[in-house]
Amino acid sequence: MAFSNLFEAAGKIMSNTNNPTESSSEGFGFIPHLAIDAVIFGFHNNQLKVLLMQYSKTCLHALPGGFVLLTENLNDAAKRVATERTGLSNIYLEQFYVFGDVARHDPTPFISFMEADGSAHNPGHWLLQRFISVGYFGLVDFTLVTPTPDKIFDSCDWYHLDALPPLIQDHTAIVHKALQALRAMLDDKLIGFNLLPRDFTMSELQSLYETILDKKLLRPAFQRKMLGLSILERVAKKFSGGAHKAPYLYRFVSK
Amino acid sequence: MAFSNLFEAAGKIMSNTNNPTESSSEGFGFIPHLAIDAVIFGFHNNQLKVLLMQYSKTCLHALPGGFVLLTENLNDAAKRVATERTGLSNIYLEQFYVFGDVARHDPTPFISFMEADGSAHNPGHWLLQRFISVGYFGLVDFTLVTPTPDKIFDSCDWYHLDALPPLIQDHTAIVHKALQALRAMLDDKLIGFNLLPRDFTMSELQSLYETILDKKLLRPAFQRKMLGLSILERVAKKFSGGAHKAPYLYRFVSK
DNA sequence: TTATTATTGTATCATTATGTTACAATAATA
DNA sequence: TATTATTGTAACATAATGATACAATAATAA
Repeated sequence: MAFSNLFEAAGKIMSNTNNPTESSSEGFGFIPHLAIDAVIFGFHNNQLKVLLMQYSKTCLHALPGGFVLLTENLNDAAKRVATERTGLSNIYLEQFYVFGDVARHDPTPFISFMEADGSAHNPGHWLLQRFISVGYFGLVDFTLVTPTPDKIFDSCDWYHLDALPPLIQDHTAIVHKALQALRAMLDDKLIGFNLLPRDFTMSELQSLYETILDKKLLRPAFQRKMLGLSILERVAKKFSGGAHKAPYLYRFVSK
Repeated sequence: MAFSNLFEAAGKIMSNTNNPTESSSEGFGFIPHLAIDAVIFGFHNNQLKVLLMQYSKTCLHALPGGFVLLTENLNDAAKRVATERTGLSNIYLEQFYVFGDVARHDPTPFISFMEADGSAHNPGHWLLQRFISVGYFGLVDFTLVTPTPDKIFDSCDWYHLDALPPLIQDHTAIVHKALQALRAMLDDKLIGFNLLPRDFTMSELQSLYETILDKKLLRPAFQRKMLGLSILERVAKKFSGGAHKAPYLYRFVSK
């Protein structure tokens, strides 16, 4: 159960190379110095949430992440990470930035893990080296996700974007940059629908947009705009809401 | 003058590690498997141009590129590459995509270089391994650039975007993705000015926009829009143009 | 059964932005 | 001094967006 053992085990599963050593990620089948960090967004109770991992012994929080196998497409590695943490395939994923400053290198969290785990930490361990990380954001239907822990982090859960715990390294900055990227694309690429269930009301959609853009929108203008794009199919009415007219349910259909 | 020697020399200059070997890029001080490709755009004669390298012995063309030193910021490495190829510092640079498919791996050009260079090519040479490449585009004032060759490629020159020679690996696709990214940002980020000299006429600016967006724009609307942004300072008149009213020169000023 | 309530869908008008045409101003040339 | 081509901008038309208003209608309560 020592940390290095976990990694060795993981390495043996994933690697086809011989001679794995603690100080070489290639020995574990990974491209060295290269990581993936995934900012998985969900929408629940009119709030944006992100999936975060935690290693309970140290209480440290981090983004879901992983490494790229020597013979794996970069985007496939991101897909793999996102799928493993959510239980979903076909996740909408987008590269948004590569974090490559030397200053982001901070091995102390991993040293803490290894010490908390009782294993003497090898200062040459590949996990402690500098990493350049490709940032992806993912948009998922909150209701379909099964948050699933890691080989490193033993818990995985949703956190409200406005109340994130302190995160390791530069992960807080990564989350904010992901949100910026999502905002910038929202109108151009019409990707917001990936955060909603298949059927949704217009006010749910508007509430999503307002939350992402962090500003109030005018209801009639929003509805007119959305319907004018002819990307929405009116499905049925949603009854039993409250003491008022029942809203229609809409479904996203590509033009 | 053999290829591997060039690299060994380069490696010795740039690396602080001991024990350099041909099969390890870390031996040369670089992060292995990670490259940078730079799409440097210029604007000349109402045409978009890109800087391309050539290794004359093989006639192969490629994008300017480079590798990331073990203790260098990723963005600094891109800056270094762009600066070395243009002679300019303070180049507007933007990450636009990471090219990480396994299928892009194609060592044949580098094998050709090594063979053309007369050195027996070592099949384990680090240059022949798979690379994940971070794509940057750069916007420069064509008139200020001094195209400068590489340690690998012995020529560097401008090529009209619509008449690119065949490029190695997936570099043609990288150029087109860069252009897409530039287009998408043009209105939001007002970065077009980086492609013009300090002072320019309105019709030069419009011509630039038309070339990048690949569509005609209406002159009065374009002028009204640009002036309305209040990012342009009217500097002077440009005389001796032709048999017509002299246009004003404008200069970009941040708001 | 009927009034009340809150929310929805959309019409309407106001305002702003953009598309389009037109024309006077003016450097260089003939 | 007339001609030419291009510039700067006015003027109008059209489209997009901002803002207000109101009828329609599910659920609840009287």
